[in-house]
Amino acid sequence: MLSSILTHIRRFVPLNLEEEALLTSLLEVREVKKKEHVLQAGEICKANYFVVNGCFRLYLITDKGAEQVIQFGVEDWWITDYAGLKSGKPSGFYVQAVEPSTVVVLNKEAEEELFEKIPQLERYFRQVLERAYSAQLTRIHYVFNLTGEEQYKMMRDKYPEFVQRVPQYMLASFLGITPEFLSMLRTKKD
Amino acid sequence: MLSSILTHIRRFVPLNLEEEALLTSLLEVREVKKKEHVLQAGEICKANYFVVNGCFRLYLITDKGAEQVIQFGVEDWWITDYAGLKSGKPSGFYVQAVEPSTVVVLNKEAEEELFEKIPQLERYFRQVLERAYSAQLTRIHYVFNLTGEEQYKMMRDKYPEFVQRVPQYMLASFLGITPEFLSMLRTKKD
DNA sequence: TCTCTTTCTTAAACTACTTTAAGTTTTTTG
DNA sequence: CAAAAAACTTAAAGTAGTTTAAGAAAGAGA
Repeated sequence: MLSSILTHIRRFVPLNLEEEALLTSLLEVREVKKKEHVLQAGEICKANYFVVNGCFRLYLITDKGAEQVIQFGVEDWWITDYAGLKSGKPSGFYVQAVEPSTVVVLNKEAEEELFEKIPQLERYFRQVLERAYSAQLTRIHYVFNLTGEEQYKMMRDKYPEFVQRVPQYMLASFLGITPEFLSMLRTKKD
Repeated sequence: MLSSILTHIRRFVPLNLEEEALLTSLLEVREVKKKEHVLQAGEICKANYFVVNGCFRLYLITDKGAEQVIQFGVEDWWITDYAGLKSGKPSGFYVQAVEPSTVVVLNKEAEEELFEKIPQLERYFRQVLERAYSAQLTRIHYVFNLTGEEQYKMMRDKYPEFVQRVPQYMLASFLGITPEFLSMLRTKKD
């Protein structure tokens, strides 16, 4: 189960046998049921989660009481509340399995120990975060310059399996539109 | 001029004298005139820029020919096209000084050498990027759940100097609204 | 200090999307 | 497999914003 994360790390930085052994000893594999949370708002975020298989969503409850999906995480993605993990303050986010999933749990203390003993891991996460940050800037661009319809079509054309994979109301929330409007877009032919 | 960047790095990781000397030798200070670009769309992005003083914007030209401001960078912020810097492909972004500014230029080759010789710098950038990524997720939340008016008011209350600092049409673009609508919001009393 | 360019304002007509409310279908669970 | 819960659909009325177009004010270079 840990092979998928080791493969992912090796795509960015080399690991020797000793390092792999240390990683293996400090990482924890966890099965998460559909709708189960690995983080709830109000809790202290204690880990970063690498999705081995399945799908997660990071969301929050708005002032008006609605769920807002901020990010999805599928295979080979890290998902957590980075700000909360750093600050140690109660999180404002929920991280929930959208499907039955398997994750690798990287606890905060394990992370610190690993960063000390395997400096290359800092490099790995730096690169992962560069990608994640860039992707968010691109997303901001789409949010501002594409209509809901254009964004949905792009999503559907680029990630056809994903659009089928998550409930429509979560996809609508992620795209910043109402489920009613997304429903209308779906039935409408191009 | 380099003291501001050294101070910033020290807020995250310790640096010894040798490391500071190496940094000083590989970093370059550059004065940038108002409206001057340090990166233009179509060019290969070759550096990351640390704003010592002044203000920059990262923007792109949309399909419809309009400027879309994606990000601002003020004192103590890094600004660049991270995806382009990594890929080596022509960038889709412009990075331009909004005011006469001073930046520290961290060239790609210098960066590689520094990461090799000062592994702590990977740690520094990892933390900087964690913050930047978190900030973008929070921004997505605001974009979806606050009206243009609410976003403008929040910006004005939280960063009153900044709202005065940049041209209104750039702020409007950053907030995802038209300059006409922002103008209307501004004149309107609460 | 004058002229040119850039930035900001005003307002009316328009549109992409929301809200509300009700009904239908699909999925989950005991 | 039945009942309940969750997810999706439809449609009408409403609204937060855009678009267009024109003019006014502010800033910058010569």
